[in-house]
Amino acid sequence: MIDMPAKRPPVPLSLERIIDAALHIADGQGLRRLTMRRLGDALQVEAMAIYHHLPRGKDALMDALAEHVTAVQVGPEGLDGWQDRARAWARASRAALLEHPGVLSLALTKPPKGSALIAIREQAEQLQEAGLGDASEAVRALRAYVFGSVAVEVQQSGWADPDATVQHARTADGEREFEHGLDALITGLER
Amino acid sequence: MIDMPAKRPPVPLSLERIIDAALHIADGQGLRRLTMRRLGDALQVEAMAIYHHLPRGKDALMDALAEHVTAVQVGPEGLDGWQDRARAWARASRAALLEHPGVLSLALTKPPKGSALIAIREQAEQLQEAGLGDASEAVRALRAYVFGSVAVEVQQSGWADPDATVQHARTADGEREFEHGLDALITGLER
DNA sequence: ACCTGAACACCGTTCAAGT
DNA sequence: ACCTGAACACCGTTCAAGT
Repeated sequence: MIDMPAKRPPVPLSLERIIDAALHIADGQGLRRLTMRRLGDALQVEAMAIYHHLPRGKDALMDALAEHVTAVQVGPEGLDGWQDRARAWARASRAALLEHPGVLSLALTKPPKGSALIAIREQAEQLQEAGLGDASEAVRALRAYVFGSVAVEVQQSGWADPDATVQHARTADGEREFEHGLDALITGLER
Repeated sequence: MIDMPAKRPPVPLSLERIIDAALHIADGQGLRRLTMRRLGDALQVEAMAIYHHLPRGKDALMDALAEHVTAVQVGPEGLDGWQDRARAWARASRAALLEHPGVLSLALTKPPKGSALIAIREQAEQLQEAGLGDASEAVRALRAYVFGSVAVEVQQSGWADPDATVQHARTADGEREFEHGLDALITGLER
């Protein structure tokens, strides 16, 4: 008998590993190519094993992905005034969405649940404590602003565009314009 | 032999009928249940017949749906000043998206093509002719605003909410807040 | 030109079975 | 508790064939 290198006991499956692999597939190949079977392959496991960790199957997976890029928290440490807190939260939200464009359609569309819903409520409380009048209105406006900005920014990167340097210039513009619009929104919120 | 009512020659398939039926399914049952076979059933035709009108298959169908809710034109008649035109265009865009929430994820996510892309360019030209400085910047900001507003508005209607009257109040709020934010955005655009 | 029928590869999910 | 294998109903798409 030939001495084979000992087959390592595979890393056990976990919700976190499943979500990471799913995000990798969605970002790299698109959401339509994210299938339970492909996801199983990526995790070196039969597709059916996933159901043990996500009993509601693919629907639960989609929910979890939306939650993952959408449940954003920013600690109130070192942030004085609701303006700074709002700004920090908006930036963190934008970054989280841009990091995983493959699931953006889920993030923009699925009603917030679980930790995402909790994060929204917490953010409203923080802004209220920091002295903002209608905090839940403000959170809605901020979420809308982040969603809209990221949507057109990601759309634009999918535009037909042969010139790669123009492409890069646009990305830098994205941040500049985001900050500019954010300033305007926040000044508008003080009334 | 029994006299049967004469079988009417079926209405011939057309791109328009296909898109209408597809929107109906997506809005009523969700995008995930929009399949070629179900679409064929709704049109009283075998699924394969659809490929004659949409040679690129389901991808082409998705593109067409996004285009349909996204290619918005407003004639410049009776609209003086770029502010009024921008306002009219934003309202029309919001209405088109709210009418078909089932394909919102496509509309927010697919890069504009065909008539949708043309409508964007035309809108930029109109605003420029009406005296706006950086018109393409403005169109981007307006699109982002409409996308974000509609996204949170539609998300909210999917929220867990036992009280139906609260639900209805929210919808009315949606329009009020949209107009309010739109005013702020447009004043911000004049610089 | 327009549609059908059969076929193929792939998909989500269930269930009994293995360890 | 965690994973596999076989099975089922359904899916997108092709292709040859019908009219």
